[in-house]
Amino acid sequence: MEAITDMMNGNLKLSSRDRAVLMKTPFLTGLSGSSLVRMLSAMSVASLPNRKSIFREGDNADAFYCVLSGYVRLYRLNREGREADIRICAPGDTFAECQLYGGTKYRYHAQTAEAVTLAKFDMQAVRDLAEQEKDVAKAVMMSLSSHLQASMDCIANDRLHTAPQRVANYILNRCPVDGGPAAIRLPFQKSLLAGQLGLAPEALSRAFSTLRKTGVTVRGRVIQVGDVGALREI
Amino acid sequence: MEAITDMMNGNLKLSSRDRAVLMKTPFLTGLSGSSLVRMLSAMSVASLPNRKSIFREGDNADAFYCVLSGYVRLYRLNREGREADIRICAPGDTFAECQLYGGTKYRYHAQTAEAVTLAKFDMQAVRDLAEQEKDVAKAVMMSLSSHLQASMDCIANDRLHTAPQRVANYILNRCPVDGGPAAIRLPFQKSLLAGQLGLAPEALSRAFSTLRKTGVTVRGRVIQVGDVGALREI
DNA sequence: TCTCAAATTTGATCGATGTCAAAACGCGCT
DNA sequence: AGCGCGTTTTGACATCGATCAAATTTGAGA
Repeated sequence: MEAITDMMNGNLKLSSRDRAVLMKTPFLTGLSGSSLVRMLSAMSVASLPNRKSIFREGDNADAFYCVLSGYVRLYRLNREGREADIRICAPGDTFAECQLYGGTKYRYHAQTAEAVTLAKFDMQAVRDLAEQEKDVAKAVMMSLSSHLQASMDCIANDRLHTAPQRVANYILNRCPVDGGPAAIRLPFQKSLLAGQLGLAPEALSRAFSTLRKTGVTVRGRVIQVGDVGALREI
Repeated sequence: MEAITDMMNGNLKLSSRDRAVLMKTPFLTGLSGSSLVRMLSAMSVASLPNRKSIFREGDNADAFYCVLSGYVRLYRLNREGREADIRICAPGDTFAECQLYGGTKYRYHAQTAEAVTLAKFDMQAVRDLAEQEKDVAKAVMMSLSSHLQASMDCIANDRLHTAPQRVANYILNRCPVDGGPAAIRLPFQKSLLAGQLGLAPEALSRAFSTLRKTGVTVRGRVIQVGDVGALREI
């Protein structure tokens, strides 16, 4: 374990907070010591400012990533240049691991949505490692499974629910589960939340004001819920 | 290999066409002989009529499936009982493998959308097998990757494109790739296609008639495209 | 070929959300 | 505490797609 800490310190730029996030990411928590060492040696760390491209659709997929701090937006463009978010990645999330076994080009754009610290994993190295080490293969399978389930949830959510319902779901998913009052703080800008929910920022704003009749109060990034139970009925 | 054929014949009800589909599914093509034998012994075959439930959201996820013939619909319900399709599974497709490493309950309903033949794989047996055999783990990773990519495509498609554009995409994805005229035959009912594209049947019908100005003619299940290149411009 | 139920199309209407513009607000900075 | 910019909200409007109902077509089976 000393070796691991040393190695990570060798990778400069890694704050203790970032290190904690890295070690808690589902991708690494299940690994044995030797797999972990080899994963870390296939990894480098980078810090990027806001609004910086990480990769573009069509680029060669030679790395996948774990967000250590900040948020990353995965999105695609239509012909007229309008953007649609596919996923918002939070600290601890990995993205683009689907390219390990899914084609050689990225299929979407990735861009920072804040100042971001990233762990970057060499795709070929991890691919080789997954062939050798069962725990690495298992980490890949678990990660892919949960992303697939989240994506299917997203499709169903988009197709079944209106804007206020999606917002209510979002709030409920990060509320203590009882039925009483609660408050949460958004982890990022509302425009980013709008994209995550597949809405224009104006539509998110209107959804919040619709939810006022259900006892939801919004001030800046703070959302107060009068009655969590009532919100479930929306 | 004789052993494999014998085993499959032992599983009654497996037509030679179904057997060919089964052996060509990405999940099985990459397997070594011994892994293949063990996969097949974790498998059984079932035939179901149209509109039959395969499993329901919330059921214990103790099997995943490969479609051998017919089509299967994965969908979820909202509170009022409206259905939204998440995925349409064609012959050769596997579904619910994301439950191998993703929770113990199914997250959506699965229903036949035609008379269907299914290969049913015992979840725990395959889970154990994936832990032991690298080629099985790899098959799982490849399958999950491609489903994840398809789901992300679906999200982007829903959020970026109008109904006629989605239909044009669908047609283009199964046209010979040159720029001239082409014809395809839909493999299933239009109402199923509508669900796959996230549309009401009426909206699909109107999308087809919008595409008439772009040289698309629809008669029953046959779709004629005057100019594949022109369709790309939609 | 004929029949009939099921699937699809068409028409009319409505509600939800995107778009553009302008006003209001929140937040970091000094 | 006040300033100023970027974000969010509000308003007006246009568009898309859902819904309901009715007409039409399709295709499987007699």
